[in-house]
Amino acid sequence: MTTNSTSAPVTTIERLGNHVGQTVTLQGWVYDKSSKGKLHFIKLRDGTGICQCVAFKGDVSEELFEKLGHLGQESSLVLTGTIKAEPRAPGGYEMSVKEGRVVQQVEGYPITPKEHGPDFLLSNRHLWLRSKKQWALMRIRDAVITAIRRFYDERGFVCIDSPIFTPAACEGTSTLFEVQYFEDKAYLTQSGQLYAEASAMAFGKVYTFGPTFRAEKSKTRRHLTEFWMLEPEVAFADLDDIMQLAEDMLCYVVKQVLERRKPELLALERDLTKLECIQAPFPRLSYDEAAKILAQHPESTFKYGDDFGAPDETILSKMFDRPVMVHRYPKEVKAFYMKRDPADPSKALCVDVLGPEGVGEIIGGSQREEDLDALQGRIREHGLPEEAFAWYLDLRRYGSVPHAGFGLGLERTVGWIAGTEHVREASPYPRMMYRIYP
RNA sequence: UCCCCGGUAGCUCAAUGGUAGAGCACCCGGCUGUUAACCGGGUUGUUGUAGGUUCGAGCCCUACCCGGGGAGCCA
Repeated sequence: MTTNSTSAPVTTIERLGNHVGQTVTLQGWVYDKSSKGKLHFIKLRDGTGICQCVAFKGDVSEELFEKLGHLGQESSLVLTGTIKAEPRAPGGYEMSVKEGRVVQQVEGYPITPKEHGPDFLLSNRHLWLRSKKQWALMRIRDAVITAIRRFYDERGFVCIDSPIFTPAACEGTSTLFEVQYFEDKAYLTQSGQLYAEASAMAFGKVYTFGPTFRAEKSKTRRHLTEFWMLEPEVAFADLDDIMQLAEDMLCYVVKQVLERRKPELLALERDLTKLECIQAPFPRLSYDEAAKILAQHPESTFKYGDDFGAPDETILSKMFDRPVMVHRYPKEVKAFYMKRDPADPSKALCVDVLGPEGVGEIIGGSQREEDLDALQGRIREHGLPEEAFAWYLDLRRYGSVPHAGFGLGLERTVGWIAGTEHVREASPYPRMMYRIYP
């Protein structure tokens, strides 16, 4: 067993640029290895990046050289050596190994550098996360989350999270997951919005950001049964205000990701020009304007008055190089809490933001009905249990004000920015209709 | 819930109704600059499950199981 006799400082691969010419220690896992006679090339992965470590026979002990030659993928090890700039090495830096210690030698790691199918990879999600592209994706997801929180913090919003256990349906439409709550039934939340409205009346500008659940049997690349949703809610705001907010936020988030995660985007072979053009102003279409476009489109089966289907959204989003905001849908296809447009009471004051490149809806929002009588009537029309909404109606009894907000689907947004085909890859441990392992 | 596609070695896939195959992975040997290395040798099977048709089924038929894509619904 080789031990570190030197006291070389431990560092990480992302900081190697500060250590050129120095002897340092890296701790990580074998990402890939190839040997050529009297030298081993070990691509070491430490969570912050990948560094090629070269061990020449003669530079290290016989025992270590032999051990390094038998390392399987994902063997864990600690290596000490000198760092040099090396154009032949991926990443630009390379370690000349002097000493090392194998923490665990591994055989038979399931995910090889070759091709694998989605079923196999999803069953091995706990290991798949170590792969380069999944690693890049999760780092982009992290940057999106951080950017969102920064954005709202800078604008004076307060994060007030909504509960995950709820006593009843929020909107009365989606199928919910039912859980046993002591002696009673409860449901996993499908949206934190109603609570965000209450929070907004207490704090002015708020957002809630957490997991939401839909028990719908959706099997498409846009659907998860568990996904994270960001929901800002603003007192004294109208539809135009939150459309502006959504536009500002998306521009900010994309800019931050471009600044902080460019290597990760490139690792995913993302076309950066598609992100660089995400600039205000975004195109805005009324439902009526969008309906006219679809009526003239040969591939659309859209009928006026219907909600847009997924193919219709794709047609609309492909017309623009940035997100398109479609507003003022017919009230019949939208939720009970949305305020009517005073200029046309058949329409709701709402907006859907459709991501570009055919990714579909990433944001849905609205101005909320603040009038007590109107809202009560709406709850009855929809056949919702009034008792369950008593607290929600209180918000219209005690200092009701115009207010508005929206919900953003995190995984769809990450998938769009990262350019992935499926939302499931934008979630670290995706939950889908037929998949709850690992 | 509905429509379409698929299930063969650890992985990715091939195999007119007629002996179950390849590449990769893995193991052994060789090589001082590999980037999915290369060269030589070797190991790898309840063809998703259960029936049926047939002299003979991985292939045809029925049912079921598992997964993928899409519709609806939504973010």
